[in-house]
Amino acid sequence: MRDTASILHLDLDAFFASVEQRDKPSLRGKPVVVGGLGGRGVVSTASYEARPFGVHSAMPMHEARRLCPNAAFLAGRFPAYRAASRIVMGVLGQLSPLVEPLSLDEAYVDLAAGPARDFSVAALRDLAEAVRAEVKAQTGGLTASVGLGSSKFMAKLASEAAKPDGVVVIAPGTELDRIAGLPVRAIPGVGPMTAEKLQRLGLTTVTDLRAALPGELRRELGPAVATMLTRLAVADDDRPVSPDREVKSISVEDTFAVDYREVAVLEPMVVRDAATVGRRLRRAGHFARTVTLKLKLANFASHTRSRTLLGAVDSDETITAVALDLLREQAHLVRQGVRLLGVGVSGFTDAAQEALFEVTAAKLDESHVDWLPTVARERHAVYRPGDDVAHDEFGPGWVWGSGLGKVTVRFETRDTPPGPIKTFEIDDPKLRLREAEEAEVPEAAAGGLSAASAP
DNA sequence: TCTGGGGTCCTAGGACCC
DNA sequence: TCTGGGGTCCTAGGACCC
Repeated sequence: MRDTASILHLDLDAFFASVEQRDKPSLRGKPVVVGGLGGRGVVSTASYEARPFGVHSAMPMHEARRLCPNAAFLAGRFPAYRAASRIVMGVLGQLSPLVEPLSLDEAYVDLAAGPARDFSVAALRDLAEAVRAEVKAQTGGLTASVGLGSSKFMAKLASEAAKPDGVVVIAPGTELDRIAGLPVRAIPGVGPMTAEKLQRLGLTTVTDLRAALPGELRRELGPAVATMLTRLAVADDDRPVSPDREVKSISVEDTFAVDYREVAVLEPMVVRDAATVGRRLRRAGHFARTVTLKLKLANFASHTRSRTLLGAVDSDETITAVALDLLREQAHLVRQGVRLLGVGVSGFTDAAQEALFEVTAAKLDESHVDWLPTVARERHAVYRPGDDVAHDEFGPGWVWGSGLGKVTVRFETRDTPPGPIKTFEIDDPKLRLREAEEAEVPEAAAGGLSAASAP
């Protein structure tokens, strides 16, 4: 904790849904739900119009459809979200070199590491408003909530209080009063399980925590959580804003529409996922020593099996061979029914030591490779609701829905009024998917914010 | 037609080493 | 002849976050 509110937390409001509304004029002011559209999907983001119906993140999609049947249900366009995120992070980078992104839509900034400026509450509020205006201008209308405080905890609490589309500064000196009556759940790191344990100890508010017996907390929650809670309960938080945190693991996982009970059916999935992980690993410029296979069973129990190699690797062949080995060792689990399969790597180094890879690992059986085209075809090919498309005659638009060999498109973009809907054969040669990047906003103009925020 | 996907961090036990 | 003790690495599971 410091004596100025110089840590900033920015959170884009209903981010994925807001990008969709920006790019799809007919959805502005209407309930929009972005998430997995398969039978087992969950909600990623619900627009503010959908929330009064009870729709919220992490809710099963079928429940969201029941609660709000008239919402637009979209699969999501990550390239567009990444492009918008880059612009926002660029705006924050003009404030200070210390920017720590937490996800595509959230970041901390340590203003004290930036240029000298006025850290009075009033000046910080003005600065936050300038940041929000700049984000809105550069992203084509996305709104952000900004919180400022004397620590990460306070800044985050402030931005939550600022939602949506606002600014809150927690003045230095008011921290203890600010959090006293809050439920323990308001403390970062206290989730459902920890809250439940605390409840059993009779601790429901931050004030209760301050009076808790240290020994009891430690015994029930472990030393790390107990220490963190004890400190955060009195707003004692010196966690630094750290940019460039290194990635420690890379993984891919898939939940299937139905449960699979045979190793042979899962093998091609492992081959595909291992290749995806390998590609991402090489793009990151890393080599990994540990390969992990994850299975989630029909009963929802999840199991991981990992193997650490003598050397660090980055080839699809090696990752695949190890992951297949791990899968085959778990045939007894697979027979119980697998709903999710994942492949991951960790234990990164920057230098290869492929020569040290154990020769005893299973060789990649050529027969699996034959499966690959089939699996891959399943994945693309379809027009998913929300996807960007272009038609040779009607121009750019987005997929409104598809099925029964037809695809329905609404022809509009972020710069047009709401547009007309037309239906085509799914194999209409004049219709094609449009890379989201094509449609995205131009490079951020430099300097706008520094002008707005000059001391 | 229950319950995603991508991560981080912590814990606990066993192997191994000095 | 009761079996210290600390440190690191690996594995598996779980809580939590967005």
